[in-house]
Amino acid sequence: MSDIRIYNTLSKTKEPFVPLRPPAVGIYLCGPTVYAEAHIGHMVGPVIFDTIKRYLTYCGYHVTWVVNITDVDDKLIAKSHQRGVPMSQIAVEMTADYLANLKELGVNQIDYMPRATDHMSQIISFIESLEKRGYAYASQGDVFFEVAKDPSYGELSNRTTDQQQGEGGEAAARKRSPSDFALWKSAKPGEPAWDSPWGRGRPGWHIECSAMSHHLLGETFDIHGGGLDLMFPHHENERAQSSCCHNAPMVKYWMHNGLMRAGSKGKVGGKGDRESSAESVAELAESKISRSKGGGGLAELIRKQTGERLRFFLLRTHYRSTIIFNDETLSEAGTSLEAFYRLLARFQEITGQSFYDLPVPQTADAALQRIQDANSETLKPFLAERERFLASMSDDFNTGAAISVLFDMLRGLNRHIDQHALGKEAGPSDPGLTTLIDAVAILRELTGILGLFLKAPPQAIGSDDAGESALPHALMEILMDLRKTARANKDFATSDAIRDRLSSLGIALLDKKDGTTWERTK
RNA sequence: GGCGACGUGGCCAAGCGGCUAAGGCAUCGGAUUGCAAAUCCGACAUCCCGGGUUCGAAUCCCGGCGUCGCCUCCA
Repeated sequence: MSDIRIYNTLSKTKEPFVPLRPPAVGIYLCGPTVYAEAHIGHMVGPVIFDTIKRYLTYCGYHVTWVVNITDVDDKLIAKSHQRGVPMSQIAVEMTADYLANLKELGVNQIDYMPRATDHMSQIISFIESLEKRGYAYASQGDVFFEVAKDPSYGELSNRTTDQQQGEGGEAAARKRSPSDFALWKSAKPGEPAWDSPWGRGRPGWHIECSAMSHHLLGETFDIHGGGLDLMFPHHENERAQSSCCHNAPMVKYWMHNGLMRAGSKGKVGGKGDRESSAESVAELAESKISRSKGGGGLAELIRKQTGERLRFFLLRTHYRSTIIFNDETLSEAGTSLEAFYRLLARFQEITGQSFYDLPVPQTADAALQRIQDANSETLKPFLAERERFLASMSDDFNTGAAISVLFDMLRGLNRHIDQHALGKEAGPSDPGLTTLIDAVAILRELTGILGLFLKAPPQAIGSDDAGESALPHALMEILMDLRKTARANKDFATSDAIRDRLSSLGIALLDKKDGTTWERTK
């Protein structure tokens, strides 16, 4: 279980995962600057790292996962002036939005979410330390990091300083070199500011991550993650600040997730964007266009799709790949999820036990104990699938490959139920039943690693819809009774009419061996 | 212009030099069903193009074409 390999952006290769201080593992993920509502693209990192933490924990590691909240920044200040409300109020609102979205997507593994404004003293002393060591210089109230002093600058993003334009504008005049970047910015009138040795001001963009990761995870920690777009300048600058301040590497493994893209995949021959793609998803607020318009929409998307659907959608693709986001790929993810919900309902029908009440093994060791007690012969195919799943996860957290194994298990379980004709009347002595229960326990174990099916979805498939008032149920009983009589009399015209008319109301009737059930389809 | 990623069946997507190129969606057969739905069985790609390396390449190298990203707002 320990042969995990991770793709390290710094070395551009997959490396064996060997933590610095096992079993402890420290992970820092760059969180949002809370100046606007989150969009679906912001969830890629949190979902994959939530899954990574679950898997590392499963493998026996003790993970500390930090996601920062940057709540002081130029964009926040601009927004504050624009709306005429304090910056802190915007930050509080947008942080709440972010947290609510994380919760919906099942991201609940985060240990610390430090805010930049709560760590001013750490930030200031970090800058002081850099200044003392000769890596930073003050200039008219600002403090800059002197890039030329760091020989390894540019190694992460693979670029040389002379390629860079540097931040232009009025700050350029106070810098020794265009590629130097601000650690501290002096306050202009009307801007939020904190006292510092250099006068009142606020931190530059990158320093909060260096200061807070140091504060919570130490000088060198295991994994630093973020979107590919943060590699430069953000991560390059963080790395420079931290390694120069501590004279030690900041991070052992740099991980960068791919970005999300609207529309369809580009195709040879130039017919990349099919008519429907680009526009139909513009409203979904993951493109730059809609972002600049300030269109939120993740909360609404969650309402339409459910958080689990989105989580599954994100996990279908390997984290380093570009995720193609459009109506089609999204609904496709939903369609395939339904098959799992049906299987889980089937399981409950047969065993009388809810899948969601089954224990989720927190570690591989705990799971193995259970498996050793089970009948290994009939369980063999499922155990082989379990191995394939874990091998995929260990290979740079290949959730896409792992999910494909889940589909194989899905088919295997349905086949098993069909072949053994397992139904409500299956007795506890039925040999097929014990295998089913053991195999489903494995499914529980594996889906738990991905953070899927942890609790029953809001609208459970099946007729026992929680929260449904009594009257619709009673009415449905009447209709189904009438239809039952019609079918018994071979009056299929009537029975089909009932089904068709209900169908147009969004209610599906499903005839099964031991009776008819109904469910809402929209 | 500089740096980088990618191009696998109708769509999405694994694959990281060697079993019959995973899996999902869609489609088409079959089983089941009064008919459907669900479920199961089966069918469906030689991997953008052209060279090269190799006994052997979707996988490595070179050259095209195409798509996308970064180059101080970006997850």
